[in-house]
Amino acid sequence: MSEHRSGPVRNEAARQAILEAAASLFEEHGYDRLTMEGIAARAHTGKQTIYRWWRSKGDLVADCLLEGLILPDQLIPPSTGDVRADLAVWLERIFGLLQDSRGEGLLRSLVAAAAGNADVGRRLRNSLWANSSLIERLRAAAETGELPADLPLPEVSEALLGAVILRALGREAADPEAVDRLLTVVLGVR
Amino acid sequence: MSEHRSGPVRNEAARQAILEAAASLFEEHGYDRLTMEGIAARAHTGKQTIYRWWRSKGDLVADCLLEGLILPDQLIPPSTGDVRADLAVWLERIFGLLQDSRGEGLLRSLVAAAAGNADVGRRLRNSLWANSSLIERLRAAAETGELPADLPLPEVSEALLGAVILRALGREAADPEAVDRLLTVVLGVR
Amino acid sequence: MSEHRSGPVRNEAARQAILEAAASLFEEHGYDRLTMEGIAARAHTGKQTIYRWWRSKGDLVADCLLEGLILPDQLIPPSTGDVRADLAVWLERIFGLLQDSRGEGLLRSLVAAAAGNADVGRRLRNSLWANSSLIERLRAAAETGELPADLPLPEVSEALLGAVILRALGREAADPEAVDRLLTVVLGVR
Amino acid sequence: MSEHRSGPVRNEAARQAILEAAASLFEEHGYDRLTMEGIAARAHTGKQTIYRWWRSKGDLVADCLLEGLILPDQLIPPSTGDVRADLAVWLERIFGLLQDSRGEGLLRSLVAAAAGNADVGRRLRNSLWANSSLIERLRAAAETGELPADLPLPEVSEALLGAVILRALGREAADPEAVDRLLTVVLGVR
DNA sequence: CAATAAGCGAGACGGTACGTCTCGTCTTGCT
DNA sequence: AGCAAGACGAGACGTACCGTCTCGCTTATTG
Repeated sequence: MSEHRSGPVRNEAARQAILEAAASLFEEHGYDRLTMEGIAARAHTGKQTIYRWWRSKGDLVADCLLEGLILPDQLIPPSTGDVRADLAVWLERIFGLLQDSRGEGLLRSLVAAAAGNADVGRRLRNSLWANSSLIERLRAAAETGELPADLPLPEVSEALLGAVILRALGREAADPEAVDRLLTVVLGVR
Repeated sequence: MSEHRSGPVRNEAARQAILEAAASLFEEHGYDRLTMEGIAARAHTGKQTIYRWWRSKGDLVADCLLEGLILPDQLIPPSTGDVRADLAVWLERIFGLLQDSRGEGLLRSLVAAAAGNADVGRRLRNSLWANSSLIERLRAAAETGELPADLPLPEVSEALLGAVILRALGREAADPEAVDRLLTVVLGVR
Repeated sequence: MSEHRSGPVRNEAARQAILEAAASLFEEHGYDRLTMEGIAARAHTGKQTIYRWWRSKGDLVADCLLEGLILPDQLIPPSTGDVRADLAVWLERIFGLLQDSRGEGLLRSLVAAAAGNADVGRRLRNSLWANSSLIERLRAAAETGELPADLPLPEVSEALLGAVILRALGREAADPEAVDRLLTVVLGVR
Repeated sequence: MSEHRSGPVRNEAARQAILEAAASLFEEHGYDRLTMEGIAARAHTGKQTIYRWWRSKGDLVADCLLEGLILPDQLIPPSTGDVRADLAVWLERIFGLLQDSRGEGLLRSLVAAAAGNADVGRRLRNSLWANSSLIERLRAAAETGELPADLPLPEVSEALLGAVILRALGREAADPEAVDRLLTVVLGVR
């Protein structure tokens, strides 16, 4: 005597099509101009099928993040043995992304999505800075003694990424000197 | 033969009413649920009068910022002579603001506004971290020798505020220990 | 070698539950707001079980009629020996039904159902005026000589019921004088 | 000091376009398949412009009736001097209309619209039988003595039209003999 | 007495239309 | 000319049902 619920199960193809449609439209137009009707149309799906499984645009985008459909994997810092240099490269790469309007829009769309939806915020937090490759790189450096062992890595990560986001929101161009100064402040090494 | 147009000139009362209506609705409902229609109604104004002088909702909110109608001045750090303690108080005050849903929404609404509109972003940058009371406080500390004279204050400011915003976006509660660790990382004092 | 398929046969309980659910919802909300989903839910039935046996909402309502689940039997004219008086009573009773909103909706729902579905129309015709108790009453009167033997009863019936329906559609209140004039016109007696 | 309301007045072109779109779609597809979206599209109008002025599809169709955009004027009885013959021709013409599916649908759509909307019902009543050309024809006959002067014309009209509608709802074909019998019953002449 | 095939409840699916909301523009008449 | 009021075309929102389809039972007949 099971807990059995009769009836059809969720259609995985539809789920995938919706997530992919949402992700591609997100990258094309950004969060604000992302519409449920557009997603449904591109996914060849009824709108109701979206609303059946996600309560809002934000929820849907949050799932896209979880599935890795939105964020480029170029955000992994290099690992040459010199943290300071690796992080400088990483930061400049990110700032580079923000130069062209695609990347600029992507980051700001993510921020807007996170600002508008708690779930997106939390998931973004997990995938971007709480359990990120950045933290991994920092931990590796701490273990080799390159960084002080008692450096609180989450706060370092937050300070770095926070500064990046702030510059992006403020539409401030990033020069190598600024990157250098930021690293000096946060890593405490000259 | 003057350059002067005929007809009435801009109605200052209308301008003020619109800015105040926008600011109050912004604080009540946040950026997303702020509508041009609602602003016009509360300001007893025609919508066209808004569109005549501001190109978008974002522009309007940016002006509200400039006029100091939106951000509470509670964000000025105290000045007791102990930077570390002052900043700790300041950070905890901000995190406190983010606890209740009003302040939570306010910050995230500002972030969303900045993400969606370049002008808002730049103006927010100027009033919040580039020329802010935070920088003032840091400069004072640098002058008294409390902080190293060569500490790059803009980067310190960015790292601190950036971390705050990141925690807000990630819906992360802030505890005193985290504040302490953050200050340790950024100010480089234990 | 029988023609009999294997497998279970039609579930009579389900059939009954569906008809009853349809009839009760019809009386509660009228034809327009009658939904297949609502019927299925009230009958604890899958929608497919309805569609398996009826092609449309109209078909289903038509069957409800046939089973006598919808029309009250209060529509039988009295039989006191005085046709004119009996029909007057009958007409006023019907007009009375139409006064309160339940009966008003019922008749108009029937009309709407008939207008939208040929089968409903034909079945309604049979149960309401072609082989109705009204015709019975008229025939009895014709046999006793109260009415002319050559009076074409179907046309009399149509004229009377048609007038009733017209008044209902036109939202015209019915007064006893109007009933009297109608009977004068149709029965040809003063 | 007037009751003046500033702002633009109703756009007559839009009003006309909407009524014409509704009327044409009504004749093409009938009441049930008439959609607000279709009307808005054909009228090059926003849906809101329809809902601003009419509360429902029914209201809109009622106005189409008032404007004479829906009903063909073929419903005027001829006037040869012989009422009985004129009405026979008129009835047969109507029954003829009901033969082809366009007219069939039109009448039943009108009935459905009237059944579903009180306003449509009342307006249809006024334009179809309360102040109709049928009544005119009957009155003329009463004045020339062709019909008894005390014949209650509204009831005659109701009985005739009611019978027509009943046959239409019951999907009953009409033969000349039936028409004749109906006239005998209602006009009381042989 | 299995195999098999239909009935059944539940409910997901692709759709259509709904009625509402807001946008940014346009129009009107007052000041 | 500036303004308030507000109508307008546009189009996304989230909801309600439609009629079909798929699932995993259950159940009667038949080989």
